[in-house]
Amino acid sequence: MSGDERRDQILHTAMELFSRHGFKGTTTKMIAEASGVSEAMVFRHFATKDELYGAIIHHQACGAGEGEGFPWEQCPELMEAWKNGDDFAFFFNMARMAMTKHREDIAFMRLLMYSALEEHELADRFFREFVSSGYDFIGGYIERRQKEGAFREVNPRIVVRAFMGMLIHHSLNDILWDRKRTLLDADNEEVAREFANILIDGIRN
Amino acid sequence: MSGDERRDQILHTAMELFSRHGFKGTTTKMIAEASGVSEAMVFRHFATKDELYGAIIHHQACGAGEGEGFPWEQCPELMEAWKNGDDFAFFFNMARMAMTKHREDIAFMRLLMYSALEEHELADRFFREFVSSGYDFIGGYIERRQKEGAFREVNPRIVVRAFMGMLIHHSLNDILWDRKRTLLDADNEEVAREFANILIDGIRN
DNA sequence: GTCTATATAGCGATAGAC
DNA sequence: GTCTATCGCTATATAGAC
Repeated sequence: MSGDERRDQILHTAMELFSRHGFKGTTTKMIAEASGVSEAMVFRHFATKDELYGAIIHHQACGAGEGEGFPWEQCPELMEAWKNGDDFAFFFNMARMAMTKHREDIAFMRLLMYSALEEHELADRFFREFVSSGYDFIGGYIERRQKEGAFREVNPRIVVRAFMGMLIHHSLNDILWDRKRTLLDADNEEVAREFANILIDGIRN
Repeated sequence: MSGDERRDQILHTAMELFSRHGFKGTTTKMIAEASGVSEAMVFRHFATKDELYGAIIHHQACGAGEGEGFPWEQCPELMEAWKNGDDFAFFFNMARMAMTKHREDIAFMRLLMYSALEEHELADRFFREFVSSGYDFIGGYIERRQKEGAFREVNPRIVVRAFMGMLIHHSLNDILWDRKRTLLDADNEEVAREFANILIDGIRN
C-alpha cells in the first residue's frame, strides 16, 4: 500500500476509535492493530498522537468528502423554499437534512462532542465556523420573513437556538442517550414535520 | 480530618477533575494532589478508580444535595401552574428552572456528557430514570391539556423532545460550544420566555 | 514501507512504617 | 488517618534490521 493510502486508512481507522473512546481512551496500539499495521507505522505517518488527532479534525472540519459549500446550499428543495418564502418547506427540509446528516456522521459527531469536552482548539473552530453559518442562514431567513410581516417580533437568534436545539438534541438522543428509543420512538419524517410545525406556529404573526 | 469528611472531599475534588478531563484523562495522582493527600489515601477510601467514578455518579444522580424528589416538584410556582393549567407559567418556569439548575451544575453536566460518550452504565441509568421522569411529567401535562382542548393533536413525546431540546441545547451552548456567547447573547429570562411562547403557540389549538 | 525490539515515562494499585 | 516507597503494567515514541 502506498504512503498516502496508508495514511488515509490510519486516519479513518483512528477517527472511528477516537469517536468511540475519546482521545485519552484511544491508544496508539489500538489504532495500529485496527489498521493492520505496527505502532511504528502509525508514528511514521503522524509524528505524535496529537498530530494524528489534529489531522482528523482538520480533515473532517475543513472540507473533505463534502465537496464545496455548506450542506444546506446543496439541497435544492431547501434553497427553493428559501427563495419562495415557503416556511414549512424551509424548516421541514432543514430538519430532515440535519437528521440525515447526523445519522450518517455518528462517528464525527461523537468525536466533536469529545473535542468540545476536551476543549480542543479545532473543535472550537468547527463550531464557530460551521454552526455560526447555520445561525446566519436560518436567522437571516427569519429576519426577512419578519420584515415581510409573516413572523412576529422576536429575537431571531433565540428562535434559531430553539430550532437548532430541537434538531441537535434529537440527534444526540439517537446517538448517545436514548439509543434504544425508549423515550421517543417516532419516524424521523414525522419528527421533522412536527418540529417545523411547532416552530412556524410558534412565531407566526 | 475524619474518614467521612475526607471521603466527601476526595469525591468532590474527583468530580471536578473527571468533569474537566473525563475518566481516562484524570489520573489518581491528579485527584490525590488536588485533594491534598497521597494516592494511597485515595485508594484507602475507594478500592479502585472505577469505584470512585461510580460513587460520584451515584452521589449526584441518586439524590445527594437535592433532598428528595425531582427538582420540578420543589418549585412551587411550577406545581401551581401545573394544577391551574397555566400554560405559560408551566413552560416558562420549567425552562427557567432547568437553566438555573444546569448553570449550577456545570461540572456534573460535563461529567454526564463524558459518561454518555464513554457509555458508562450509571450514566445510562441517570438518563433513564431522571430524564424519563421529566418526559412523563411534561408529556403528561401536554396530554391533559390536549384532552381539555387547549392543545392540538400531536404526539406529546415529540413536543417534549422539542422543548427539552431547546433547554438542554441552550445550556450545552453555555457550557461547551459558545462559552463566549458569540452566537446568542441574551438574558436567560428572555430566552426562557421565548422558548415557552414558541412552544405554546406551536401546539395551541 | 514494514517489522521487532526497546527506551522511557507514567499509570493504577499495594506494602508497610508511623 | 497518613505517608513514602515501590511493584507490575501499559502508554507513547524511537532504533535499527529487512
